[in-house]
Amino acid sequence: MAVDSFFEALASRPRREILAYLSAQELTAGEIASRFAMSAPAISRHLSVLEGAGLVSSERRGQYVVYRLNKDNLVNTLTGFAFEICPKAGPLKRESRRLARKES
Amino acid sequence: MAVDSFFEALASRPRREILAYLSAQELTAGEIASRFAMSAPAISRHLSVLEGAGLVSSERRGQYVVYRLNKDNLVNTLTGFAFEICPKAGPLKRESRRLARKES
DNA sequence: TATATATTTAGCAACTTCGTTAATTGCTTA
DNA sequence: TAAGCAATTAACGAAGTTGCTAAATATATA
Repeated sequence: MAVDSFFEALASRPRREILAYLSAQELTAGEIASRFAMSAPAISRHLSVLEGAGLVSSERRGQYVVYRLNKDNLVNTLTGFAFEICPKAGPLKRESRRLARKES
Repeated sequence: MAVDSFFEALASRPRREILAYLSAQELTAGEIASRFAMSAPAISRHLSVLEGAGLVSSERRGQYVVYRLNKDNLVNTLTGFAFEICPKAGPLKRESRRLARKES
């Protein structure tokens, strides 16, 4: 299920930090790795987990691979989950209803 | 960090299903366990993970222990995270801003 | 072609999680 | 007190995750 890999991907501090970096701008794998005290192979694996969950996309550009955040998928999955758990109350209420209408 | 245990707790399908059950009503540990094809001790451990993350609260009532969902904490943490990653766009924008104002 | 840089894949050890059964603790009631 | 039900803790093995280094793959450039 999509929501499984989604929450699995978010259950890691370095992966959430990668998302935070990518929220500001696209970055190459190397640029991301340079921001962590961790080997490039370890970062590469985190990136593939994030990509498998649909949270980021990658594109090869010459000898570099550029990663970018999939904001829509992140926000929609998060909102859908919140709606499933809290259908009738809480701050997400209005936005969730709007989203549900849009998708039906 | 709180967000660590929060996402760790959500990274489990049975735990997310427990939250879904509790979104409708309070339930005792035994009532929750009876809804799963899993031993009571396993459910008990899942419940303690959820409680450690602040997602549910428990109260002993006679020989039973009743669990209930902490909706506010769930929605606020989810919204806070979405706001951190997607500060300027997406369907959560308006609600997130509202929440940020309210908490400052 | 040969060399250098960027990235990913492979193989490995340490650690954590998950579910099981058995034992323990907490509460109620005869 | 003793018996019974509810729930948790303990102890265990199976399986997965995480990080490392070394090796392989891609692309650019002399």
